[in-house]
Amino acid sequence: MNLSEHASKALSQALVRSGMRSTRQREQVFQVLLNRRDHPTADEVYARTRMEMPTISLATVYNCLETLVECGLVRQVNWEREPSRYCPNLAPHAHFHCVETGRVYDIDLPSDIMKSLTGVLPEGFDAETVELSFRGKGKCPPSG
Amino acid sequence: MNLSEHASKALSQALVRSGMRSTRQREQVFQVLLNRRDHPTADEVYARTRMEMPTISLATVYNCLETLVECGLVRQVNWEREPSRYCPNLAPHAHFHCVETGRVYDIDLPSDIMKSLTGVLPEGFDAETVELSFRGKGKCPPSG
DNA sequence: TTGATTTTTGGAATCATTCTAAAAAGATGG
DNA sequence: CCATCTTTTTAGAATGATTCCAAAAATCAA
Repeated sequence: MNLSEHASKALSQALVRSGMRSTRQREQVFQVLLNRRDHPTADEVYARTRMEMPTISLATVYNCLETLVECGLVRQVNWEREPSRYCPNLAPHAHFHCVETGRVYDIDLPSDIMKSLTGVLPEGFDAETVELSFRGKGKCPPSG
Repeated sequence: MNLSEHASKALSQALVRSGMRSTRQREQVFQVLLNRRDHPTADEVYARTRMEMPTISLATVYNCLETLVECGLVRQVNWEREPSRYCPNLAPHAHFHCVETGRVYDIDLPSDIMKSLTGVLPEGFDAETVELSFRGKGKCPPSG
């Protein structure tokens, strides 16, 4: 499965906008993230990317992920001291970490909630980003 | 400056409740956290603790911090991939990370906001903990 | 005090991530 | 297409916060 016309354009545009080049590796890594939106770690992305591109190196996967985050196409999700996870969902959303399965779910954040969140900041604090994450028992542990 | 009567009681009670022992090291580390509520890292706690107890080891500081977190007296605050920070403020609150100074501020969270937060979770998700953090330019960078 | 259990300790080990420096690939201007 | 300049990739080494280890010390209960 290849990057859709649309995703491919979005990628090269975002790269060029940030003064970076479009490469096979970056396309492939982006593709992997779009294929399965299950918040993989860098290691998992590495494994999946190698299926299509067996010679890619782990360092490159880290580089590509960093690049994608920098040019705004991907969000890096950190939780406790666990390895970073990567998520191509750019809509404002929170994350739910299931303590039983380790799975991470995207939780939609209505814009009125977003507003009330930044409202808690006292005078003089100017938030660029807001991170909201939950930890607990999620949906149905056994299945997908 | 010694642990106040009250704090000392709270500590040993919390420890006993969790089946753990009260030790000089644990008291001292707790004390350090209470003295300056500026969200120190383990290294910083180590440095401060050694001023009163020069022979304590870094491993012990990590152990003590973990113990304090486990028995519910201290909150471990993680942000991006930076070293963990420790905070003895148990009231529900968010954290603001200043990108300019690296300083971390506690932000009070009104209970109605807390409620609306857990309200965003779909059926079947049961949150044990909620983490909210902001990143941006905070108050007056030079002083305080 | 005695013995059982927990804690402390210094140093080694772990492990995600970053760095390094050389090779490869992509862009640019003729 | 060629020469050149810049960016990217790559393998492996280095980093750094944290955890693990096994022995010594401290605490607890009887």
